[in-house]
Order: sequence, then C-alpha cells, then structure tokens
Amino acid sequence: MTPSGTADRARPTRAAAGVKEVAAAAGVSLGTVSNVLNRPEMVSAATRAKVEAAMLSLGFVRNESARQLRAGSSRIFAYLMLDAGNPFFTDVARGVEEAAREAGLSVFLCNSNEDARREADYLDLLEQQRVQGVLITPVDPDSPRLSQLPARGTPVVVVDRAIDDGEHCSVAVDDVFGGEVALSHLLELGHERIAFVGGPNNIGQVTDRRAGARRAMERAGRPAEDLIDLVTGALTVAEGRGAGQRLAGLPAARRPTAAFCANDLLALGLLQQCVSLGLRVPEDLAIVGYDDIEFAAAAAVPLTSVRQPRQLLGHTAAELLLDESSNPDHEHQRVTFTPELVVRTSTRGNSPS
Amino acid sequence: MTPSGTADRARPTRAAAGVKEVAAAAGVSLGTVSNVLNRPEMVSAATRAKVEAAMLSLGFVRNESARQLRAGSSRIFAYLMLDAGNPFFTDVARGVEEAAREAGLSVFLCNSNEDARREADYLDLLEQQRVQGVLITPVDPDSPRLSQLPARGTPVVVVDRAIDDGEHCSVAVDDVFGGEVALSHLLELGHERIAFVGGPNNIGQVTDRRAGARRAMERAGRPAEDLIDLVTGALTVAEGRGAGQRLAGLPAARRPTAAFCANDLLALGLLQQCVSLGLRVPEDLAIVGYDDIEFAAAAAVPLTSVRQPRQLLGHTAAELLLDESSNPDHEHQRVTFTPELVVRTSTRGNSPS
DNA sequence: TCGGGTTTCTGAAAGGTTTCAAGTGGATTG
DNA sequence: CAATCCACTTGAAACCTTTCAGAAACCCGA
Repeated sequence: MTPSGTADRARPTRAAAGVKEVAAAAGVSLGTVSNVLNRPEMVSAATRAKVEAAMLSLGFVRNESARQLRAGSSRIFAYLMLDAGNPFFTDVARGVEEAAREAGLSVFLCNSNEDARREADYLDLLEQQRVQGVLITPVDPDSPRLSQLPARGTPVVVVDRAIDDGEHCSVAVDDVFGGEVALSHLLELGHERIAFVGGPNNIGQVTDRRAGARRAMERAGRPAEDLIDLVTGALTVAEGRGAGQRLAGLPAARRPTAAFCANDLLALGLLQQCVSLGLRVPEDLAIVGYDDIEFAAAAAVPLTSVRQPRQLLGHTAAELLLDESSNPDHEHQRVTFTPELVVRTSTRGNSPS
Repeated sequence: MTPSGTADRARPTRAAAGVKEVAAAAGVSLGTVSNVLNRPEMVSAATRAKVEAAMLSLGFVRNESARQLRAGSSRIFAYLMLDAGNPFFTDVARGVEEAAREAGLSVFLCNSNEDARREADYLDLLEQQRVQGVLITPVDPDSPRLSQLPARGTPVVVVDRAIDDGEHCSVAVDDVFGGEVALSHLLELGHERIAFVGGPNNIGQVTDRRAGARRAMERAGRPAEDLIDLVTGALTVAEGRGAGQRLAGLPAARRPTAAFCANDLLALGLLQQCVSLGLRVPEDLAIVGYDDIEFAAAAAVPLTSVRQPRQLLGHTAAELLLDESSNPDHEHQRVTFTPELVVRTSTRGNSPS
C-alpha cells in the first residue's frame, strides 16, 4: 500500500461566462437568454438557436446560487442518513433517489454517522442552502433543531422513525412489532437464555426493538428482565464482533443460547466472532438480525432477520416530502409499514422441541 | 408490509428573516451584521451581543445562495460515487469526509449508480452549484464533461482511477497489479480452469483487473485466452448470483475450478449461489474477491480478497482537492497505492499440490 | 484643546439570475 | 391605409449577502 506519485503542471482556470456574455454574443437581451433557459417555448426558434449556439461556444454554466437567490426555490432534496456504511440506509437512499428522479429533482446524501453533532451541523448547512426539503433518519429525533426547520420553511420528513409532534411527516416501520416477532421466534424455538444486542440507547430503533423483544418475553409469561442486555456503542460490524467476544467469554452455563441483534451489521459481526471462537451457529447460539440487508443471506450462516421494505420506505418518504414542498394544503402523514421475519439457517434447525 | 397512515394538519410556514431585519432589530447597519457573521473580531463585544441576540430572536438563517453569489466560494465538496450500495465506496467516502472535516468543509454525496447519464446529470448540477470541488469515481473517465469542469473553474479529483490527461489529480490503486496478484494466487494453488467474473467492460476497474489476471496467466506460460470470461451487467451481489447460476450449470468437466471476481459484491453473490446449488467452496470452486470489504470476512466461506486502502484513498483524494482549490501553484498529482492479497478460506486448503 | 492614530461602524455597490410590465415590429383585418 | 393583434423582445427591478472606502467616535499625549 505504498503510494507513488507523479507531478504534473496545473492548468490555469478560466472564469465561466454568464447570461450577460451570452446575450452579448448572441446579440439579444439578457431577458431573452433567461427565457431560453426557463421558457424556451416563448422564444422563436431562430433566436433560441442563436442563443444556444452562444451558450455552447462560451461554455455557459448557469449559476445556481443566483438562480436560487432570485427564484427562491432549489430543486434539491437532501437525505441525511444515520450511517452511510449500512446497506440498509443506502437502499433507503435508492428509493429516495428514484422518487426524486421521477419528479425531476436531485438528491444530495449526507452522513451523520450516528453523531448528533454532525447531524446538527448538516441541518444548519442544509437550511442555509435552502434545499427544497430534507429527509432525515435522525440520531436525535427530539432535537430542537429538527423542529425548527419546518417552522422556518424547510420541510422535513423523518425516515425510519415515527414522530407525531405535528411538525413533520414520518415514514417508519413498526420496530416494536419487529422486535416482538423476532423474539417470539426464538422463544418458540425453546430458547431460555436470550440476549438482546444493541446500542447506544439514544437510538430509537434500538430502544423500540428492545421494547418489542421485552414485550414478547412478557407475553410468553416471563419477566422482561430475563432478556439479557448486551449494550453496544454503535450499530456496526466491529461492535458486533466486540459483543461476540464478550458473549463467547461467558461460561457455557450462563451464556445465552440465542441472540437478537438490533441490526444485521451487529449480527454479522457477532456471528463472525462467535464462529471464529468455536461456537456453532445455531446449535450453540442462534442469531436473529434486523433489516435483512443483502449480505444477511450471504453470511457464514445465512441469517434469520427481520425484513423491512427499505426502498419503499425511501420512495414513500420522498413522495411525502414532494407533496409537502409543493402542495399548499398538504397534511402531515405518519406512514407505518409492518416488517416480516425471514427465517434462515442461523436459527432454524435448532428447535429443541 | 402494509402501510397504515395517520393524517395531521400542516403548519403554516414563516419566511426567514434576513440581515436587513436583523440590522433593524439590533439598531445597527447592515454591514455590521455581516461583520458579526464574517469577522466577529472587528465588532465591539457590546454590538456583537446585540446583533447575536437579534439573530436568535428572529431565527436568522444565513442565505448561502446569496453569500455564495457575492463571495464566489462555496465551502462544499461533493463526492460522486460509482455505487453508494457498495461498502467499498462508502468507506472511501468516510475518508473524504474526514479530510474535509479537518479543513472545515462539508461533503455532499452523490450516487451515479454506474449510470453514465446520471453521472453527467450530477456533474452538471454540481458545476451549476459552484461547489468548491468534485471528487469522482467515474463511470466514464473519458467523458468530455469531466475534463470541462476543471477548465471552467471547478477542480476535480478522480478517485480509484488513474488518469493522466493533465486535467485533474487522481488517486488510485494499482488494479492491474491487484488482478495479477489474485490470479497468481489461484495459479499457485494449481488451478487450471479459471474464470474471471466481472463487467460491464466500460468500467475501468473491471478491465484493469482482468488485464492483470491475463498478465498473470501469461507469466505462468499460459495463453491469456485460457482465462474464461464471465461478463456481468453490473458489480452487484445480484449479478454475482446470476454468474453463479451460469457457472454451476456447466458440466463439471468444463466448469472452472476457480473464479476471480472483479469485486467482493460479485464474489459474495457467486459464493452464495454456488453454495446453495451444492458446490463446495473451495473444494469445487475457489473464489477470490476484490476490495476486502468488511462483509468479505463474514461471508459463508470467508473470502480471499484483494485489499485496498479504502479510507486512505478518500482522505488523500480530498487533500489533493483541497490543495487544488486553495493553493494557486498547485500541481496535479497522480497517486497510486498498491493493493495486497488477503488469503482466507475461500481459496486456502484447496491446494492440490 | 488639538492633531493624529485606532477602533468601530456605515452606506452603497456588486454579484448573476429571474420576472414582468412595457415595447417592438410584422401580419391581419376592416 | 390605418387600426388591431399577436408573437417576441427588452430593460430594469429584485433577490440577499459581502465588501470596502470612508465616516464617526474615541483615545492618547502634547
């Protein structure tokens, strides 16, 4: 991995031509150039051709700042993701882009990386940029900054989190239900000592999924406290490995026989570490993940996981944002999808019954 | 996955206050407000406090469009990725963000999704936005659009592709060498029928890696044509599965005993499909991937792969862009890193020697 | 009290685009 | 031939901020 370099002379940069230069070159007025740009049907074919030729030869590039300043609107959505390294969110982003594209808008992606400070910084930036709207999977859904935006004119749709403060639309998947389904599955398989792996606890997805899991425990007639809590510092593969280390280190008699992970990244890390430390999956440890990302099925032991409609989530969210930013009598919506369990080898075949 | 909805009344939006209102509210001139914003040290503490209070109470949000229009510069980098769903590129993006952050800049991520048309659209958009610089892993590195940008004042650094047209810096990893190393490894293990899985062929990474593989064949005294070409439509898990289908369908006598995939996504899909069709890895089919993404080690059979310094790649690229966009006597650089082979179960233990 | 040097503040210009009311000129009509 | 229309064009104002030359206020020692 040693870098090797080659130097090269830099090219001088040339300032871009503006409408004014184009107008002069084409021998028309400034307003006409603008018309060619924005209402070509109002310009005669001959003039339009002249202007377009001038634009081409001068290398005209419209200055969006100026356009935006004058026109007020910006034709850009931003999706502020919780973790760009998590394929779940990139699939959501794909859905967002798809919907935006259908409406002729572009999407900028931003990555808060589970860091509230970065999230806040990006929100400031996006507001200053006057983007047409913001989609966000928040680290901190209660941040005052988040509710300020809509009040000041930047519509916000919350993705993958249900919010009902009346400030924004939200599109979510029922995480409590998902957690319940996952844990019920493990209980049905006869597992007694079950761990919930996830964290940090300020992330709503984690607490909801845990809450669902605890509810399943109680429904099965067991105290919620019996669910062993393995708190992680983030929802990443590396943290999953760390959890695996901790878990595998327990004496067999106290070690859980099943683990429900707050997402697939954790589950994959846990799986990898446990296997490499000699535990058999699912015989010694059954594992359930969450999200059903594409890699879950390709894992060392194909992963049982809770599937969410990732792309649809993003698509729906973008459509809501579109409505909010263009329809004057928009009403805030709270859309909730229901996840479903996908059973694979990491739990199946372990049934002690 | 059935959605359920709840409606809610929309809130009226209020226009944001500008410097003018702030100035009036604070009883100072417009220029002073601007000074508070841009050169706070030139304003007396008392005045500054007054202005800041006014900003707060009015909910002032600086209008970046206007700022940019007047000031000319934009404090934003964009990274136009080849595939946001590929963890390799999100790791590169992480490096970019890190370097940008150190310099006080923000990064917008864009996803061309291996689509030349979307790439071109995004380039237009970014140029119009007058971003401070563009980092790009191009679908089409020879696109005229790409060389236009620097000439018109938007610096561009090409990431993960070596370019020496004298128009931009580039930061790359030696893909030919990587391909050669991967294939040499398979040859050393004694494999006779080896497939190269990858495509489409307009993607430079694919052709370089294939070229390296063919070179390794020739170095081993075998005609390059002996390398069986399995062309895919994209570098995705799904395409990898498709390749697996095709490959597993061949009669055992003609089926390759080893496959070198142009990236890990393909390799993971191939692996998954082959295993599910009853082939043993590595006994029936050895697999080498490329990129060594985090999921490679967690795969069904831990994947031998060619590791690239992902984050460093992004970090270095952003630093070059920074230099180009701020240092008047910047010289274009071409930095090349060398990849390394990471051997895991998907090839090891198959040694027929 | 007065020059002279600092520090702080002001006001107007500038930046590139869009918008829109008003203007132009040619074709059509009476 | 004049009046009317129509299809296009024009030019100036507006969007919000930053910049910068110069004005104002202040402080110091003489």
